[in-house]
Amino acid sequence: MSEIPKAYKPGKIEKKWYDFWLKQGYFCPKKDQSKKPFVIIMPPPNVTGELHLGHALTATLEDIMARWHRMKGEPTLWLPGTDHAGIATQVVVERQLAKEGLTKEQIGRDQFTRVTWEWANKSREHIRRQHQLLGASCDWARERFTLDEGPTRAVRTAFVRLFNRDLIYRRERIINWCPRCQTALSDLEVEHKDIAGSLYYIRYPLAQGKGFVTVATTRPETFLGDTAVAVNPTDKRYRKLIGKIVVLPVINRQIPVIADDAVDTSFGTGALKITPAHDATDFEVAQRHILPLVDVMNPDATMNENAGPYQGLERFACRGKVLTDLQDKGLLEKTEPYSHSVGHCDRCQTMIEPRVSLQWFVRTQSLAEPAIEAVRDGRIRIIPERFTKIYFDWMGNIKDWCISRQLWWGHRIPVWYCQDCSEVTCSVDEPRACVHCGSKQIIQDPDVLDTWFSSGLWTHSTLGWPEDTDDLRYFYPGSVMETGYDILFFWVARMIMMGLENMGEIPFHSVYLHGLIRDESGEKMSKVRGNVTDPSEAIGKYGVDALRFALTSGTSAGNDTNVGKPKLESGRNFVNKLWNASRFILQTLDTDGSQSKAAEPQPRSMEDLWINSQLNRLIKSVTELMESFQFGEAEQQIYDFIWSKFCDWYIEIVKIRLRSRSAASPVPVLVDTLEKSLRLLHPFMPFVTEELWQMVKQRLGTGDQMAASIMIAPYPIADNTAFAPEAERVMDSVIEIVHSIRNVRAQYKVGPSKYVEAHVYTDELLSNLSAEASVIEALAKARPLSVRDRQGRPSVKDTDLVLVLKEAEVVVPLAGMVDVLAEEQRLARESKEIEERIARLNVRLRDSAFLNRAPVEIVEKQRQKLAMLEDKLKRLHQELSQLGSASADG
RNA sequence: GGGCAGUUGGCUCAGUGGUUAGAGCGUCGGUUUCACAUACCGAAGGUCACAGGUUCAAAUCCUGUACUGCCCACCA
Repeated sequence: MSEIPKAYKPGKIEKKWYDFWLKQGYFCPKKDQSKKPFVIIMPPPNVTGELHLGHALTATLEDIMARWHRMKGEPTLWLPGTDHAGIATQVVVERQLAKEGLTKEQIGRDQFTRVTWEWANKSREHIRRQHQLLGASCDWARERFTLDEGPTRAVRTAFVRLFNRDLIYRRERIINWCPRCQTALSDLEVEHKDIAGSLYYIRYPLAQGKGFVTVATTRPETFLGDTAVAVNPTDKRYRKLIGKIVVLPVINRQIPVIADDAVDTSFGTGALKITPAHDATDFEVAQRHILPLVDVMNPDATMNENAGPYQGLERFACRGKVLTDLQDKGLLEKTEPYSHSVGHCDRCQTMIEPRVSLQWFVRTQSLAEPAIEAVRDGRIRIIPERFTKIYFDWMGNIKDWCISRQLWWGHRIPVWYCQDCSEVTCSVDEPRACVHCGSKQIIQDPDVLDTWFSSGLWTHSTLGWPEDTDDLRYFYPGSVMETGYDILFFWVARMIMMGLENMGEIPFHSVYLHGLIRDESGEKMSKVRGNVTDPSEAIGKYGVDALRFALTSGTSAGNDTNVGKPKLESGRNFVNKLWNASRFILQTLDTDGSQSKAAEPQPRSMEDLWINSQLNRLIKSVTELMESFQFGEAEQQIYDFIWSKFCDWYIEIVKIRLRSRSAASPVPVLVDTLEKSLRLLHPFMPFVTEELWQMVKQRLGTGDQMAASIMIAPYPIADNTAFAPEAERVMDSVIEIVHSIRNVRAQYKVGPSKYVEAHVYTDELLSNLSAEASVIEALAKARPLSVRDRQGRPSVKDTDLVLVLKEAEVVVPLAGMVDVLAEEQRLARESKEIEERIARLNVRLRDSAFLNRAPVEIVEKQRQKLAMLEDKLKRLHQELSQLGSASADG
């Protein structure tokens, strides 16, 4: 009907159906105690702003799983949410303030928090809208934010429980300090980059007598905090110096030379300066030798009062000054270029300053052990499997986790310090007094928790924990945790630890890790490169279904995906192809009223049996692929079926039947195949499939027999009885014949409107191919066309082109056009190839090892192939000899 | 320093032991044919990085080499 537009226009359709689904409440699961629910807790995006393609991939993969399971009849919960993202959000808001010329200190903590809440609320709304744009079928009624009351209570409860079990402690340690953010960071939040620096050789004069010890360092400015020089006890060069005193230049502090195994004799001079307050190794050495700590820097990485004359200088300015001064005194022995790895803040890229500081830590080892066990014994499966080893490696060497942050945005640490007795009160609810002495002079710790602390509880805090809620009982543990491999340690590992700790049970059964999204040429997307694709823009241009296709088709777990214009266009084209195939079928339905209401499709003809067989093979394969998390491959196979089988062949063949009134109507099979294809595809492309499903439903007028929406219709199940090997064999032959005739047409430049004469000769398939004569005639534009047995074949003329196929010969008379010599060569080439293959098969089939060890069906297959090839070769040889005699006659 | 992954047509990638290795894009030639030019028809193009090994059978498993990318690591 002309009212269906030629091209699919996504915009309005997408909005219409999303609103419809929402209104119908399909996203909200109905608890059914007799059924096992399918549960995905969405990785909460940071409330820092827009969603990018990585988020779109997350949402798409999770939506594919959710929709598929929902269609399978499982109560499906996909719980959405957002993360306050402590440091990330604070950095963004600080930048925002800076544009107005303000700093957070100027407006104060309360005002800053208010501004950040406003930002977060706006951002949350934006994120929700974007997810909805993507078609995400999540239960918005259960949406959570990490700073919501429930999750906050979970954070405090978890903290207090760990504290009471002595799994959280406060201690002075070397931590990663970001001088820009002015907070401690965990090891994971530090990005190591190779820096082309220098190795400076500095002389420390001996306190008594002449001479000096030369130390090598990349950070000369830290010499101000040195409290010893260490050498390896086995190092003969320095044996006499152990116990001696050296003098730090400029500030003239006297420090000892000590012996410690940590020193590598082969590095630098073999003498190591010990700066306990600014280096992790040095800190350990200092602890062993009870050396004093001298912190020479302020939190902003300027030099402090301990730096003497350098006080007030920025750390790198100080380095320059130190080097000049040492040079002047002749104490800078040499400088070598030296490349080494330096930590940077992963949020603001500022160089990290290792610094001694009093912080809160989680004692991780006892939490890690059960988490390792859960994966080892298979209770939790990681996909792809290779990440299991990475997980074990990290968990096996886990370090204590620094959880306190000197930020303003986040969960306040639930600890109060007593001004009177100096004891600590740790409590879920705000305490009125010190639990130790009853003093009311208590002050809450000013710090907040690492944002990943609350994320770690996400699998159960979102379901109501620490309360014992219905949701928690029914939906915990979750089914799949789907996220990027880049946050395996940050998040997945911690969820497993915290889930086991708080719930006594694993938080999810499977972990599906997806890869990174890159641009079309494999480059990482970044604002600096200017190759960022904005999801909303892509949606506006190509439609959601096309974007989802671009993100997921033909990809697999753990592998990075390139997304760019070509992939998006390919997705859009496919949607359009499906649209037009449906458009054709709907038009057919209108004109073919007589058969349209037949509910049960009854495959009658060969092509009906064929497409039905192929469809059910597809369903079987897709089911297996989905069950093993191979979504990209499943999608690809659906694509191939719809385009290359259903559209290219079945629909084209069926058009012939539609033209002749006498033939049985193809409409029931047409509709059935379309309808099942739509259901198969729905998890991947929800919008176009719903629109088309509804259109079909409306035209059929059988609304009561179909579900109200495709998203709650059952996912197709393969019918093994539909497999039709005989029909497949015949159709393979038909396709081969049509291909070969088209090939000849193109080769001999037969115009598109011209028909060529063609004769098919076959014995075994005679009756079946005769029945398909009209199909061959129409699709190959062959007329007159005949299908006969081989006996009836007239002797070949040199004007005939003979094509020897698998189970037939096709003769195309092309008077005056055939180059006999070239034909002879072509046939000779072809028979030579076949001879080679036969030879190879013969070798194999005479090999007793193969016959004895290979499975019988494989051997049988080879025999059949050999027989087929020998038959074909025989026919080829016949043609060749006939051609030879024909040309000799001619 | 340790580990992981990748190397398949011009490009981007599928292909998890079964024998003629696939797709999309691009290229070349043809077609505006009544679902679709976001399309159709036809074609060209690959000793599956290299070298060994296991196996009746290897793009696929193992070992080594090379290159590329990523992750981890207290390389003063």
